[in-house]
Amino acid sequence: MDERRRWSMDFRRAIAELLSARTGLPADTLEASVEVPPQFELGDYAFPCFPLAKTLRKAPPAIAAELASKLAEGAPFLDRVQAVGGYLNFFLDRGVFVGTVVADALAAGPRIGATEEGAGKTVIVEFSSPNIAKPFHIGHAFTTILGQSVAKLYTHLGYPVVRMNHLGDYGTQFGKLIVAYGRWGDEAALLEAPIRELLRIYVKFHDEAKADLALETEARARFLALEEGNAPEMALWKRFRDLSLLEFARVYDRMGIAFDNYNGESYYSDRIPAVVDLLRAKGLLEESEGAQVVKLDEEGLPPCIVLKSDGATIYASRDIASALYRKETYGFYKNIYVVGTPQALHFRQVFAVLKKAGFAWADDCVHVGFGLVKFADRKLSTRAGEVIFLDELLAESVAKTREIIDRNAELRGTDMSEEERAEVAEKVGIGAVQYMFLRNGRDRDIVFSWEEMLDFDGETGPYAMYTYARGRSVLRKGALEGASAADATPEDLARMGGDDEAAVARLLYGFGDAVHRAVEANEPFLLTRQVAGIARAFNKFYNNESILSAPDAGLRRARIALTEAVCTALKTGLDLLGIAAVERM
RNA sequence: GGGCUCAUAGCUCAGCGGAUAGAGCAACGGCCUUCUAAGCCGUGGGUCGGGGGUUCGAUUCCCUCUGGGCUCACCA
Repeated sequence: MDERRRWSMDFRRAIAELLSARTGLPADTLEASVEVPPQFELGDYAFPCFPLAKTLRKAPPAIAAELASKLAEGAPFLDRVQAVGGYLNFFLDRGVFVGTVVADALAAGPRIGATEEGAGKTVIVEFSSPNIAKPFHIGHAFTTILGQSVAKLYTHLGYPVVRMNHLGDYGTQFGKLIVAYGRWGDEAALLEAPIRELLRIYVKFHDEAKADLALETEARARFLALEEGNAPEMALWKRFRDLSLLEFARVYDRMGIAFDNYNGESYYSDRIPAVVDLLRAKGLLEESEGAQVVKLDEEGLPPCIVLKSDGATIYASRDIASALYRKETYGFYKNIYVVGTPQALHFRQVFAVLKKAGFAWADDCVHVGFGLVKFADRKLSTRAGEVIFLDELLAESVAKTREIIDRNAELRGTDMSEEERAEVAEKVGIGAVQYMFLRNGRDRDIVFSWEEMLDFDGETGPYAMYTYARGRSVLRKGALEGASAADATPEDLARMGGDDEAAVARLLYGFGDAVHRAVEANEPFLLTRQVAGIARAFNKFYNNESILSAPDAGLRRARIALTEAVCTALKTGLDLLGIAAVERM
């Protein structure tokens, strides 16, 4: 617990220790029940006395009143303690609180909320994992954006992170592509737009195969040849793979994503015989309906197929092989799979097989699922052509952003160059999309609508980015007059006693906690909400109070420091979500 | 049928067993000669799906019912 807010003072702990000294109860238990009241008017922290009623044989309000009088002159960081009903409400000294938080936030800088608790504990995050030769559509956006944020969050807490892109680069589909390319492939088109061309011939293959059954047979033969390492098939497969990766790289670059490892399914295929031997040696493998399976009745799960009845491998066997590989290679502390919830059962089976095979670390494997991206009335369907490519979505978002930038530039008479406008539009447009995927709990389905996706009002990516840019603008102006956040003395900072300043400080203070909760639940949206809260509180403060024209020099220095702290928190928060911030917009 | 998951404002969603259930969008009404109006302020809007139970206290935990979604052997 001490680790949690190491970047700043732990007021909750301090209150728990105060209570502990007066009641004789252990501070740890008390700390767990110290809560934050629903309204600020009720105080910064509260301690419900109801649970004490039984042991003390007194009414909760009486206990609260008694404790309040005892704690009245407790500590310098407290302004007052009030009994309200059965609650004991603690009001922190505004000056001490705001001053401490701002000073600590400035000292932490980009490492606000960061710790080293993960040092030496390698975390693997598998995410994105698109299929080679298939378009990168918005369904892949979810795992890509979510996974990136999860990886960054762990990194912030000191965990060494390995980002793995488990490419879908294996299977009979490649036999089909090889056949199709031989018959209808267009070299020039392939170079021009690889995935479009590969998709075209893939669709063509399926059309033709309806009339010509020999095509399927040939495809299987070609895939077999590929598996056996036949040179022509291998060369073609590698080419398709390389070209696809090149195209994916464009999207990854735009979103600032890089992987440590692109080992796809194909990489693990030759490790499967060893897996089969292992499972057989442990007596787990049995034949069922011609296939080799591991029964999981005791676990309450359906059997896991390891080898198909024709002896071929299947995704479960490849995932088992890859898990073993990861443990051997990285000795992971945690192995995270950012894959859609429809595959929840599959992962439960894979983990159960590993556990059954005697690998205790199976418990360190986690499936981080997420909902479907769909239209209001129907599912996304590649076959029906009812998909939205991520490229297309990003382009729309960037274009809309550019319009707003141009309009504002004219309105405000700013001097943004063509180059800067393009760069800002790119970052804001992409950030808007990324934010949409990290706004709510990941289990929820996302109903796609252009209208909502391109709405930049209210709690959105652009809102957070705008707030940052606004703060930076103030700081730039201050700097021109020679002012900087470092000028503020502790006495200056302690003078920020206003409601709006305190509200901002409270949200800043919760930053580290939000990062922790996000990591514990593998839920970046918990940080998204904190970032949004900080932005909202700062905008309110910004509208109500003047920063550069504060009533006096000391308060001005303090407010500049507060603004700097907010900017740092916003930039760091956005970065942990995988979103870039801009200095102007 | 089994498993998992969800049901909260017109819409999209938050709500760690606790105080008067909150945001954003949409609607309506205000605020730019002053630090970026992608902003701020205000108003209206709720049987927290239904019914039981546990508890001093349940939107939150348990059971049950209803209604969605996903999934249940050789695709991934």
